[in-house]
Amino acid sequence: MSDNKKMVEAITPIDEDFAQWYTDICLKAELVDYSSVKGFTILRPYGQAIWEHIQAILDGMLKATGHENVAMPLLIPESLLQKEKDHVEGFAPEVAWVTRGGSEELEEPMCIRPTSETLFCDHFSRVLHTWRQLPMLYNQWCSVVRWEKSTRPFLRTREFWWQEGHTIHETREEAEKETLDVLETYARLCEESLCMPLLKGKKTDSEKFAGAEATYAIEAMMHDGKALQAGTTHYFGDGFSRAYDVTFTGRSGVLEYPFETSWGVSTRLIGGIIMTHGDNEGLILPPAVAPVQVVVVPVAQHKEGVLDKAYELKERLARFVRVKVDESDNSPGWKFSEWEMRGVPLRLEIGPKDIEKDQCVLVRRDNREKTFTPLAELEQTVERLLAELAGALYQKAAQNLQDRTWSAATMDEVVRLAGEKSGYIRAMWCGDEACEDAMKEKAGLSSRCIPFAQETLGDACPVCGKPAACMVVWGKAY
RNA sequence: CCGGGUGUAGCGCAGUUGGUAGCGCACUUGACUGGGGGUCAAGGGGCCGUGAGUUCAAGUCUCGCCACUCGGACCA
Repeated sequence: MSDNKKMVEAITPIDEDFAQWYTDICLKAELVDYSSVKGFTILRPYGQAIWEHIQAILDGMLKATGHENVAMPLLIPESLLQKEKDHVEGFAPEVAWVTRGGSEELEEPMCIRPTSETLFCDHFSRVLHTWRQLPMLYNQWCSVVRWEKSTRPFLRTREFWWQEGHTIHETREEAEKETLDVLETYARLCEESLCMPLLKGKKTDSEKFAGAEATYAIEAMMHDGKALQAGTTHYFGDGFSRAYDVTFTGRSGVLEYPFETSWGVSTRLIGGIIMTHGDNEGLILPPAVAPVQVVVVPVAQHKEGVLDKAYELKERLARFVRVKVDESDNSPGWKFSEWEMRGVPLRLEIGPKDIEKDQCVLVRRDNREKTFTPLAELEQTVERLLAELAGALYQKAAQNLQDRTWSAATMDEVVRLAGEKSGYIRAMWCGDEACEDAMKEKAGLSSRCIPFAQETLGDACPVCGKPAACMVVWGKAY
């Protein structure tokens, strides 16, 4: 069992050290590499491929709902950044600056975009003239830089890849609807394609995006009970429009300010996939975003006919799934472990014995269940097993979310639960920021969101005893 | 930013009172193998994170810096 060779490659057990387990997967599944600058990671081909599948799915959804892609500049002049007061205050502490071009000092420092609201507003102010141009539904795929103090692959890096949508609308109602519609799009992406169950809701004022009137979020539950903010959408009202002087002539001939939204999801989703589905063997990828959905492992591949058969099956499967034959010189056992670590959802084993019986072996990554499949039924079986695996991933994660959600009516209960358990604690809240701070101080919890699905757990805020305004889900977050 | 830990071959590590670097895996070549991380043989690979200092002599001692990592603070 545990000779040295195996230990060298082994991943830290998930229950022994979750953080280390996470880092091991990022590196050993070859998703990322570190660069020589703190917090700047390299997406290796396998990690990038996962991201590209996420991109393709979401990009399709956004285009189907009328959004158009654009590309904005990387640099923001200091004066432009500073026009919206809350926004600058929020982002100033973590922006990186460019002060020199070649050998010359710049007249005005430029920051590397931490997000692009200011650039979009500046652009909108020049191109928008009439209500007939509205809405403008823009999106861009890019990377941004935020000078974070502590960094971890995918979860918090100084540069990260994302999409940021920026839209302007004629009316308040339309913009508010957009904010909620996109949140729903994000939820579909996570639930349907990433098999990741979610909590949907509104952020409290203190957790709101800098400059927003309202922020909505999808919160995912990781295997260790911590929350991961998987995506956010923001409603800006006309605050940014006024700050950046974005105007249009309305239907009645009067100059008006458009209502604005922005929203984003990032490569952080990959961190979410790892921590939602992974196990001691490594990564488990949801089929929709797996770069390889079925890996064919030939057994006794040097024997007559084995490789030919492997490629024949590959050709059949390639019509509807991403499939790869591993004909490297490693032993079958080595290949099994390797592709399991990389999270390939389905493995197909084909050897002389199978060929004789006109069958193959299909093995699911999540439960290692073997299915001996007549080759005549290959396509249907693969399709069925992939669908079953996706369903099982979602179910397992949903169970974890349910098992790790508790309700509390008093502060004593909150503190006790926060000390004993790791997960979400549902409790009523009066709406006071002071009580939110107290939650942080006494129980180490932050508000994750005010869920859309509200329940009444009592009529008083457990912190101050004043009448409750809503139910909040509290937790520890990544 | 604060505190703990770590930087020696691609990875995991050893390196004594300071004396000029080693092991396992991986890699290359060949053979035998093959249904859960195979066997044998022969090879290649080092700015000891980085910069100063002490010393006849530094992987080893001192100081600074950088990076990784764990925890906290801060923060999308």
